[in-house]
Amino acid sequence: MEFVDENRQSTDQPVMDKELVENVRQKMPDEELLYDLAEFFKVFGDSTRIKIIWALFEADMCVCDIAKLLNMSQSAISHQLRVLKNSRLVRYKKSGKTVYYSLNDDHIERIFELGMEHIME
Amino acid sequence: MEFVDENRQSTDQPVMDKELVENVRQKMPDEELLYDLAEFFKVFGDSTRIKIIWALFEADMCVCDIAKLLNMSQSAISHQLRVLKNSRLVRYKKSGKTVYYSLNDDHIERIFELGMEHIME
DNA sequence: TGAACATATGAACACTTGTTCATATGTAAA
DNA sequence: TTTACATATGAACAAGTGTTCATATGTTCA
Repeated sequence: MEFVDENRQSTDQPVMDKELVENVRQKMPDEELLYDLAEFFKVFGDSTRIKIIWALFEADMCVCDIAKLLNMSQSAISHQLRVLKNSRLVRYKKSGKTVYYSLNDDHIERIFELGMEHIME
Repeated sequence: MEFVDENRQSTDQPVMDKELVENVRQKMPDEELLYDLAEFFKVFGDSTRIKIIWALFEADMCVCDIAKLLNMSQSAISHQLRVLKNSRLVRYKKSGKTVYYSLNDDHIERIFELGMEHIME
């Protein structure tokens, strides 16, 4: 039909509603912002990190106790704590040889609640 | 990934505060639930899927228009829409040859807002 | 000082993931 | 039917990820 042909782009990609595409394009946030958002959620996309965060909901904990709690190696926990630290989700406080980690973000708990709601329904 | 040594002796791990570990352990949700939560957030951990979802905030769209909007192949978009569909985050409606996708979850927008707040601060 | 301990870190490896490519499926018009 | 089109899907591949292992760093105490 002519209608469809008129809405064809010069590229090889077909388009149903060119005007809609342009409207939505203008409302999209910057590429970089959306990338950062994905990077942020990526941190929650691993069950070990989820477990660490949940543990820290309950109490500040040192590395070895988290490792004991989750029955994982100290090294694995330390690596993951670094990821959480780099995302500014946890902070740490040194006390002698021990390093205590705690949550450093007010949004996590609500985000987890919403995620749980989705899973449950 | 996730090749955990099941035979690891839990007693060979040092512990700072055994009582705390046990207390936290009892408050932890089921392993499966935490795994599902990680799987849920994993869906948000890719910028293509983030972009698709953000586009669907603005309007229901067909596959080819999303592909055009994001300047990606139809196949790549279709693959990612399947991931979103499997997570019950989007639904679709067929109209002739065209398939229109729309958001199917009330939590996403709030989750994105909270994520944005974290990034901005 | 040196031993013991708690944590951090780099490399290696197996597993995972997102895209492309080719093709299949399904729909509507000619 | 045949053709064109919109979408879905499987295989393959490169890039990414989480854990282990070995070791380094840093702290406390004898």
